[in-house]
Amino acid sequence: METKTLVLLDIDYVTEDNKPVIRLFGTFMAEEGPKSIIVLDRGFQPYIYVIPRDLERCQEELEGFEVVQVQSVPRKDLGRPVNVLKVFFNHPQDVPRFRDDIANLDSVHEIREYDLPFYRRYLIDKGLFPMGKVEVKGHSIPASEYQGGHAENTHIMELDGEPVLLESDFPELKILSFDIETYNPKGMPRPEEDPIIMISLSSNEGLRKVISTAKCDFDFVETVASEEDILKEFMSTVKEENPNIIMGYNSDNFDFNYINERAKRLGIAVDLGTDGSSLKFMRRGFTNAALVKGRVHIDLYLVVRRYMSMDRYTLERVYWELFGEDKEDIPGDEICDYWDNGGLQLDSLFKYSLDDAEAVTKIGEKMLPLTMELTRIVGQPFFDVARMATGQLVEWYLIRKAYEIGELVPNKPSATEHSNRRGKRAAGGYVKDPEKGLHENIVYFDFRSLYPSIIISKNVSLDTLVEECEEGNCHVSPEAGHLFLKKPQGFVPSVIGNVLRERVRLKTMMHQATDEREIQLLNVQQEALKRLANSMYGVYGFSRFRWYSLECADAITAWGRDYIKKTMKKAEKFGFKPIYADTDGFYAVYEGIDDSPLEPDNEMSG
DNA sequence: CAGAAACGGGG
DNA sequence: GTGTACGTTTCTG
Repeated sequence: METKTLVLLDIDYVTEDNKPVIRLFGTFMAEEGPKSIIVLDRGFQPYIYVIPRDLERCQEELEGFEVVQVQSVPRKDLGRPVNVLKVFFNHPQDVPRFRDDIANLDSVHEIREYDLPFYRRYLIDKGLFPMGKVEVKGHSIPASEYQGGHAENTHIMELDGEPVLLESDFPELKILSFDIETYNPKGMPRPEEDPIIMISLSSNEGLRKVISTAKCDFDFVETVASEEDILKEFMSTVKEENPNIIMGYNSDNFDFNYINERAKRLGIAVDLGTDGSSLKFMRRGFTNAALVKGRVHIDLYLVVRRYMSMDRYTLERVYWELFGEDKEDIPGDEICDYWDNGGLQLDSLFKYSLDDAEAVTKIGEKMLPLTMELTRIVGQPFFDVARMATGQLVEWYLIRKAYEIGELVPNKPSATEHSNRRGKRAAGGYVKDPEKGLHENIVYFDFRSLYPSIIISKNVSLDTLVEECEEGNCHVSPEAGHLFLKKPQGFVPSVIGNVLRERVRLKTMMHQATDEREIQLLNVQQEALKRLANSMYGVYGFSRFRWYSLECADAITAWGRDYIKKTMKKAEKFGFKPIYADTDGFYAVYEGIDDSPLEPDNEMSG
């Protein structure tokens, strides 16, 4: 028996003997330095919830299915206590096999939580948070006995008992960025014809390296004999450096895909992970995400696009936006000329390639803390969080919170339900057409943070929405007059309330802190909570969401319109003439009033 | 004008 | 893989 404390980087499951095996990927401090670890847990079973019409008959009818176990458990459905059946299966893939037939049984009213990916269910049920510290007890397995010995530098252990989440600071992780260049004289690179001519690497621990078949005097250039050797040297460098995070720019769809295609042609495996497996691709809609097992592959392009608002997202533009410096750029269609011409041009191509990899490291160091913090709050893998829309973040946060209080998660809308929802949209925010002209002394009133406040103060939630209500017991929304019970506090209002309170707590700590690093850390944490709170009002309005409610969405925007109009009136009394308003804020010009002591501010927030 | 198709980033 | 993006711009009939 041994105990290890690891930073949980990622999680997946594999199948052994028809049984699922959860794998926790992490890094821990060994005597010789940081080391990768894989922890196996064979003790977790997939399950769904069945809401019966007739509990006893339902239990009987379920015996006709390959279910392992059925438990009757108390849960809540929109706050109302219900007894439901927790139905266990042998394998996660049994769930899609049997769920429709189970849902169609006469004795079954509804099934729930039948589409939560197995590894996500595990994280929620075990109370584990990726990018957090986890203590595990178990026994180690010789690396030579795992995956045919291909995971030789990784510590493998099998879990005995439960993993325990420990309080922890932000983990310090090793980050490696890479970038490839190709020889493509005829338009965009095609992997069936155009070879990889260099791969650049950069790390947050100072690695600077370009692997190429061309010779060069720069000390950062390593010359190898063939394209195959470029790929092999790339793989061995990654394994040697053993980064926890591997980053690229548009690497989900370009770099990794290209490396994979070229390697296939050359007949070699792309082995970059910690478990001896080759590069995998996950379908995410119409596009792919590249997976390196045991490390977290982050495509920085996706992260940047989520958190920065720009009209274009080229690496050069993003770099300029963040650091205010130009980055040398070689146009894509000229790279082959620089390569062919050699000499000084080849030198600058090497520099440009390394520059790109280093820019990715620099941008990543700036952008990743926020995503990492969101990971630690939402509790889903860093890999997933870095690719999630904010709406999904909120949804997975709510799913975890629902589990914590024993509330059943609403189902995802079916295709027909979804198109129905899309048909009728809640009225949007208030819009006042802008007044023509060039205005000075402009004041902006920001209302975005008001939406979460409306949800809390008016208790806007699916579980508090009622058809009728005694005088004084309900909040009544403007216009449509939707009714929300004042008590008890609804699920979503309580979650948002906690987020906002936690943010206030962090901000207070931030203002009291003196250590510069601690202040920065607290700032990232409170920013992450602000982001989460501000995207939470959307849960009711987005047609794909489990917590969608036209009534709630309509009530929030109605109260919002009410507030913005009242505030504009009030602002006018103080000499601010509104010139333009849209949904979550309005612009006003300070015109002044006689004998007013007020001076215009450049910004005021709601 | 509405609905379909393309586009983004990458070389 | 307990799965199938997304929001916006441009094209086409």
